[in-house]
Amino acid sequence: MNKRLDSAVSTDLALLGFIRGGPIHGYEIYHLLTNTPELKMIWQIKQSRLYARLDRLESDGYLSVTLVPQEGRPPRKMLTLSPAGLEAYRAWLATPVAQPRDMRLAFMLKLYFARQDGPQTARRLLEAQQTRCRTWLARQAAVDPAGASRQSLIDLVQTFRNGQIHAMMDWLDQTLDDINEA
Amino acid sequence: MNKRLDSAVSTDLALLGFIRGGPIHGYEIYHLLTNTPELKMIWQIKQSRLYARLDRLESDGYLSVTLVPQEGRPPRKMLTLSPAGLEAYRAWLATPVAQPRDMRLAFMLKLYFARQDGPQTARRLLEAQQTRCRTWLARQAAVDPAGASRQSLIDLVQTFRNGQIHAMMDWLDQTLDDINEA
DNA sequence: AGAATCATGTAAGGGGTTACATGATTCG
DNA sequence: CGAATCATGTAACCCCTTACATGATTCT
Repeated sequence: MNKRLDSAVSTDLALLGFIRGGPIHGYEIYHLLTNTPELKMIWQIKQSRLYARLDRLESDGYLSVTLVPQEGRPPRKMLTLSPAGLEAYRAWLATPVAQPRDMRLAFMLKLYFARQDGPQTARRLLEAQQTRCRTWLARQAAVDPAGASRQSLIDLVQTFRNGQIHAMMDWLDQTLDDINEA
Repeated sequence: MNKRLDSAVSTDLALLGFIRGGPIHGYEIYHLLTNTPELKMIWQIKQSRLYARLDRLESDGYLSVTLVPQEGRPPRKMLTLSPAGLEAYRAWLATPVAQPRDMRLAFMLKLYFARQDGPQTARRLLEAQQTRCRTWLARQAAVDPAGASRQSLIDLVQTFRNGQIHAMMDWLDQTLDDINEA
């Protein structure tokens, strides 16, 4: 009867990506998020929320904390991935987003880390998302077997959604091509 | 220091559209939302949230309430638009959505009511949204003056967003054409 | 006889934002 | 000398979801 949402469904697990490379503290993650242009354009997270999410990831067992005292400052809480955290991060990175609306934020975060990992990881993510896009289209088609009676709002909405998904697929294709050519 | 969000920024004002045609009670609105296929596919609102939103619209002065007793049932709270409510509804319907992400839900709700009002209203809404789409593209271009250095994630994200907006504009064009032909 | 409908909600809890706190240090 | 940086958060508030309440009536 635990109503807490699984961390896996939100963008929380993206934070594990910052910790993956070794111990780091919350403020440094915040600094990265607000000073790296590509991250800033994708995700604007509030400082208070960042710390809350990191607390959650710790209580979920995804990371461990070591306090490092400092002179005249609060001690740094150095964060390290636990084995479960590393596994959760890898699974998150390999999993395409489930809904079209998650492409704007969650998928771009995945791509940010996948590109850091190398072209092979990025390629796998993009291909997995292509497959997911095809299931979205299939689901749409199942709702709209007749088609082209453009009088009803149902058809308009479906045509809109189809167009959005097709634009996503075109972009995925092109991004994959760019990776393969480089 | 009131932190309450203005009703105008969310989908709340769409509810005024159901009340616009004369007195109606909350349950009947809920019934419409869950039994009209095009509405159901656009907006799934929880019953408890619907009642809370209607309370809010009342306290904001957008509608007035008359209790109508019944035998063996809770009395119906018949809702009627106040002059301010009618004005807010008209302004909401005439205003395009401000963000691309609002096209999926908020814009489709506007279109639902605009179409009920007649082709002229629908046409005006679609054209206003076209204009707004052009400002989105202009904003994108301002961030990306050079372009086509497809190495950076910034460029990838911008290309993605551009593609989404262009797909929206194609759909707006086609939907307008369909209205003008009919 | 049991389930769904009618018509209103309430209670508990999750999660987010905004604003502020702290106290030394470094930048302009 | 004032402002920003460093590094942690807390408090208050808002919104949304999930689950449940009520009590008669109508459908299967």
